[in-house]
Amino acid sequence: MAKREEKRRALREALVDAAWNRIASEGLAGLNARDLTRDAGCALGGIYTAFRDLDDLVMHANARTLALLGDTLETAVAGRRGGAALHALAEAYMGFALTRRRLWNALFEHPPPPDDTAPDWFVAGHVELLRFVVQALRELPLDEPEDALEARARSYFAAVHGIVSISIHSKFVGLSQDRLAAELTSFVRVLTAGIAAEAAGRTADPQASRA
Amino acid sequence: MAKREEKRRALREALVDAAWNRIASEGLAGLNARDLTRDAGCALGGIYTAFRDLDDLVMHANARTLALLGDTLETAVAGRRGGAALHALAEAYMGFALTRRRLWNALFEHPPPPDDTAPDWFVAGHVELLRFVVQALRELPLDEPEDALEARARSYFAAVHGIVSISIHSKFVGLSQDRLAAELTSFVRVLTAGIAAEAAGRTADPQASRA
DNA sequence: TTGATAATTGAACATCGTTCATTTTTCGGA
DNA sequence: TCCGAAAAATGAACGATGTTCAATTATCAA
Repeated sequence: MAKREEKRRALREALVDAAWNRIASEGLAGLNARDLTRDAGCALGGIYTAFRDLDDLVMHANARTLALLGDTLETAVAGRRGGAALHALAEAYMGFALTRRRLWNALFEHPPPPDDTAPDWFVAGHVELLRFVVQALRELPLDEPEDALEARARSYFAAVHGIVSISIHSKFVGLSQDRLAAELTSFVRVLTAGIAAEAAGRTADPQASRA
Repeated sequence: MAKREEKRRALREALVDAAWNRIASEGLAGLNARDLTRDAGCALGGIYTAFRDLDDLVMHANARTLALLGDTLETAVAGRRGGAALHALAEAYMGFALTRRRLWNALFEHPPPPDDTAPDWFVAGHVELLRFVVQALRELPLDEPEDALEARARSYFAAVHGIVSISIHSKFVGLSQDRLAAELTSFVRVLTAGIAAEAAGRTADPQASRA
């Protein structure tokens, strides 16, 4: 019986659970080491035997949120293709941000590590999300190589994120939920129309630059 | 001679100067009350006679950044109209984010006040920026009332911000500067093409819904 | 069972933003 | 010009924070 590893994993899980729940209920700001360890049922120093530091622990909690977001997007996009898939993804992303607001916020509020690079396993979670967008773009008339398609997917994902993000943070000028949904619909519609128009332009005038 | 007000204004200005400079050189994370007051040449408690608290002071420093960003965008957009203006705005926004990265970051890293509402004078600064986008959109074939145009402007601004933001924070998957610029160009081009295509659709089929 | 090794603990530490009693400065009226 | 009041400036002290570390406890291989 490998009691060592088992306890270690149990402690890590308890801490991530506690952190995730506290972020969900109080937000990232209402998270401190003492309440956390009390929730998890370990000593204050326990954090540092299980994780590098508190930021590392928060990253793992965020990874759980990222996975949940992935499931949400996967469900939303199921059976849809192309533009319909993009619409479904945008709406689902908005829905997730609104219903799981504090968890979603923590994904971006949390300060990046000093060297500004995230662990590979965290980046991978984000790439996973982009795959849905890449697949949808593949079903549109986009004459681009694979890597350019991934860059496009990143951009469109980031664009939708930006729209949702600035709207939800009324820190700047926010929109109501209905208006936000309408804006997202309009946005995706314009985007797909633009893609179709450029594709039509290419077939009509094959010599035109594709810069 | 109103020495009181004069000293008060001087102190406030010295503190905002110090905060702004520290944010510019060290980032928002490298900002603490003690270094700040030493830079500004006042006592630790001085912050709280001049401002409500440190967050309030940071907001004022951010307002200065916002004004600088406004000037940058205004210069970039000067003499350009419609799609060209949008391209210029996106490029200028990217340039600002890259060259004034820490100041620009502070605009969004800084946690919003608990009630999630920013002071009016701060919101006004953001609305100011949107005016450039609204004006550019007015010069495109967008059959929308004024308030819808403003919502569109917010969305497109937010979209560009999202693209730039996620790209710069390599926390997720970042792009090189050249690729980012190319992505922005492509994005604005698709957007304007989409707007034009929808306008063409309207004139060809005036009964179509505009939902 | 035992010695070595790893994990756990929580008091102590350094640092942070903020407060407040004290001191200094400012100002209108005598 | 002087004086009492009121405002502002000061910096030691406070409470809360994340992190460390010497002491304690638990685990494992022989």
